[in-house]
Amino acid sequence: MVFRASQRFLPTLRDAPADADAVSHKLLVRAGFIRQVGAGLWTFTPLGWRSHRKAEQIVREEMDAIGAQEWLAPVITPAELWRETGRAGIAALFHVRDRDLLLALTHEETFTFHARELQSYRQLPQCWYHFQTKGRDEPRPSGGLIRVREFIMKDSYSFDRDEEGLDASFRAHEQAYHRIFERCGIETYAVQAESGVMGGSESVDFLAPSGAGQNVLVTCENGDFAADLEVARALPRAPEFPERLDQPTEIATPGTTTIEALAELLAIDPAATSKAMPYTKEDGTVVLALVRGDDRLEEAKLLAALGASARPATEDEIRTAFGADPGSLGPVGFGGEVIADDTLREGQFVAGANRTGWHLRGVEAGRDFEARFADIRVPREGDRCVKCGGALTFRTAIEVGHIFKLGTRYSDALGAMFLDEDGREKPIVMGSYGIGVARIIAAAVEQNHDELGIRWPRALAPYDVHLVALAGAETQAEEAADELSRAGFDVLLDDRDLRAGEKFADADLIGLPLRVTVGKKTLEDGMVDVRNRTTGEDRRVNVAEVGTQG
RNA sequence: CGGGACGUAGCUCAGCCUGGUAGAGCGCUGCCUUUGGGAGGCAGAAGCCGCGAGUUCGAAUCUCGCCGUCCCGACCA
Repeated sequence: MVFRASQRFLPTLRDAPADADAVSHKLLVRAGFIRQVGAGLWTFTPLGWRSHRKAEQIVREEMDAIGAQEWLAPVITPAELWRETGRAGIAALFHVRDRDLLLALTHEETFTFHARELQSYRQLPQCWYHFQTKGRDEPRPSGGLIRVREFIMKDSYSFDRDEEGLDASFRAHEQAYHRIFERCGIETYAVQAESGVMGGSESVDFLAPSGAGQNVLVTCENGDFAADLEVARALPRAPEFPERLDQPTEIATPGTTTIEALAELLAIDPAATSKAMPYTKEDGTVVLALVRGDDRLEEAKLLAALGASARPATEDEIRTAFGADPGSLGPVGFGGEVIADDTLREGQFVAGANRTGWHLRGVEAGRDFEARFADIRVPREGDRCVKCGGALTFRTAIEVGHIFKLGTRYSDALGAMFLDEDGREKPIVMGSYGIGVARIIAAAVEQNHDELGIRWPRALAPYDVHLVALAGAETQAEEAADELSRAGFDVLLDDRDLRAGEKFADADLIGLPLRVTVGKKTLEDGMVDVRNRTTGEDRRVNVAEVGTQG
């Protein structure tokens, strides 16, 4: 079809909104794809909605291809369902004020509710999905479309007889997701996701590296490792240890409470020190997390290692448990459990003496204290790959998809049972799989733009061709637009009464893959000028050949 | 929820310190000129200065409260 710019709403802006930070935020607003209504609340303009629908359709096709069936479930949900699964207390839930209803932030409850109609193993497996608005009261929306309070998600739910079936459903989704993101033209990495305190079940995140985002993606230069920073393992450099001591030796370090100050005072490598971080578990017991002095503790890893919820201990709790102030704490003589990072297995480190103003030199795990070892540090720049020793790269990334093995958590809670072949009633084994459609749009822009504007991947561009009609060539431009339309292209015909420069600038900003210019220069030979937005390549061709460009 | 910043025309901002009743650029409307990279001229329209109290003869400006938005942190099913 041909779409006339003169009759469309194309609100391009010269300036980016002052509060925009992320590139995708700036460009999507400037190019007229989205407008903000409130914090984390966005309207898609006709232009933006076309791109959104393109992404949606790709997701739909790939879901259908693995046998998933499209539904539509309501946004408003009885709160009762959420009480049954124990999720009614989630802080991000929006509640309806005068009714016992809430806005779904995902649809496990609803689809499990429907799965109660599945009664026999003969009806399994099933895979259901829908595109539906999710409401999440994010504490801090940010980055345009990256972190919002309302968004359309494709969420699907698989229902299987057993773990093997779930695994097959999970792998099918994993493959479908790779195809989806590839078709959308965005680079993504499937990484092991944080399993959290709930633990156990497998969970994979799809991260799209970009200039903005909530996640940090760690990848190896040799391509054999990719992980979310929160769960990534990495090898730090080896410390330069001082001379070995036969036993820990106390040394006065008055007023020295930071690792930097300690390392300077003792003239040693900060990596040859240890840092003690006391945590209090829910039952009130204090445990000691121990990492190397130059490292940071990854709380999520610590909690996973503890298998329990915990919080940093208060100063009072610390004094009671250690008899010393924070800054002089260490594992030697501590009566509780010590969880030490793997980097502390070998070597002698300086540690707090549990006596305010004193440290111990030559502290050695196993000899001077007992500890449970685990990976509880945050990897950082300069670390090496655990698989091959290659250099690691750290990039911020957008989480565009997330797939979970749920098991029977929801089917148990809501009573979604089936009768198996052996005549026994069993809970349905479930998985859930989400894609944030608008995040695909944001990631595509983050990964495909230049200083002039967006460079849409072909599959997500709102139109195929931006046809710039210059003064004096209006008729020829119309003819060219019609011909391209007959050839199957969606053509944005810029027939506005503007100067050439403004039209070109808008074309660059909106970023359709091909720009066709018809003007006086092209009148004589009946050809048109074609520029590929991605490569910048210019060509003069017959209209019929436009489709072969780029 | 803690820390910080900002709310003045459609957009980007100045004015606020030192109170005297509102400005610029871009955009918008009309006319002229121009016409392959946001050109120029002339004439215009457009603001509950976030909201509410207070101080004052007088508040965009000072004080207090509230609301909104953004950034850092906490949180992230």
